[in-house]
Amino acid sequence: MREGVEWAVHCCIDLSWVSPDRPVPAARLAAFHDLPTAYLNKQLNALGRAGIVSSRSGPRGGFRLGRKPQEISLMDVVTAIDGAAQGFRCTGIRLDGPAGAVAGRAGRRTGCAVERSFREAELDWRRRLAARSVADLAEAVRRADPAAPGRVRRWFDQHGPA
Amino acid sequence: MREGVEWAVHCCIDLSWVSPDRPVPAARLAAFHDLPTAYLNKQLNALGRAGIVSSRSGPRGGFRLGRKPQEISLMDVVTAIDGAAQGFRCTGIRLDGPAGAVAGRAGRRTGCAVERSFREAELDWRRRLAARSVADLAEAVRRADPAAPGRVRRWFDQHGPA
DNA sequence: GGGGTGTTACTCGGATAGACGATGTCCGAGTTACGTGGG
DNA sequence: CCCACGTAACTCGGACATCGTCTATCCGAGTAACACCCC
Repeated sequence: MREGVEWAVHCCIDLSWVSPDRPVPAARLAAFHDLPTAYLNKQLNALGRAGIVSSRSGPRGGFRLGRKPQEISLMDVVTAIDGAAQGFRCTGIRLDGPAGAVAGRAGRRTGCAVERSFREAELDWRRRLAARSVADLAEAVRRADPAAPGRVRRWFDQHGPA
Repeated sequence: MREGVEWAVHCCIDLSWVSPDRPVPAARLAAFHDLPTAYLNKQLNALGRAGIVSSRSGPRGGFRLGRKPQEISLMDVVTAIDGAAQGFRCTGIRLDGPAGAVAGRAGRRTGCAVERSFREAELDWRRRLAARSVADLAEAVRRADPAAPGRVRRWFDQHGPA
């Protein structure tokens, strides 16, 4: 799992708290979390390609959420950053070498049992991530500290472009 | 997910079908699946450290299962090969830079909501893998092709050490 | 005063280096079986 | 014939290169706002 996923999720939560008619530049988000600006920009790019955020160039430009926070799942973010590839890659060694010859015709026809089990597990993981939205996480943070959203929003307003 | 996991699981299934009083050298297992011998040996080493297989040096040496197939879960194998580290690493950016100052004392005390969600998802994944044993997979293969176990066993008997 | 235009500063976006971990390979330590010699 | 010993081959186990991917950085294309000038 790439580290950028954590960054992206936190940025989405932040963006859900600032006024939507005020795009936030990558540099501001990076400064807020003390991250390398250019690299965070790259991650936000990926979010943009997935439609999770929308970007705008030039002065007064930056990023804002591309759709409502409750419509952005953690799975969406992971897919945008890490790609859609599965964690478990079946390279088919089951049928390589003599093993292929030893496996019967019936065995060759059916899928790989190992791959199936790992797919199931990964599906569980995906389902759970798909069930959690950015809005859910933002709500959890707000519950722990009701004033947090306001403070975050104020920080971005004060430290925005001059 | 490292590729060696796939190799390790298939080797465990193979080993569950050969006679336990006949250790199988890494070279034989590698030849069966057309894999690089030395590298597979490395993976089997890791399985050995985890107690999943037991190894023996010298002539007539090799690997055999360290315990019954129904007592080896896929999670055990993954942990042995990939390590116990989590896929999602929380680096704590939530509290780095100005974000730490903006977060209230209450926010600092509670754990990271993002990390919690990813942990939950990963726990689902782990649970599913822990519920599948090598015996389950071997049984699935046998059901698709009842003669497969016998053929595999015969191959290793015939192509064993002279 | 209003409108058009050139300039300027700002931001994203993708192309370009560097670092870390996984992949793949090699050789030495240890162990077992076998052959040999002696009792 | 039985036993002890030396020898030799075989296998694991960990140390050593190589490769790919993630991490990090930089610079150019595009854009919107601003200032200025002309009407």
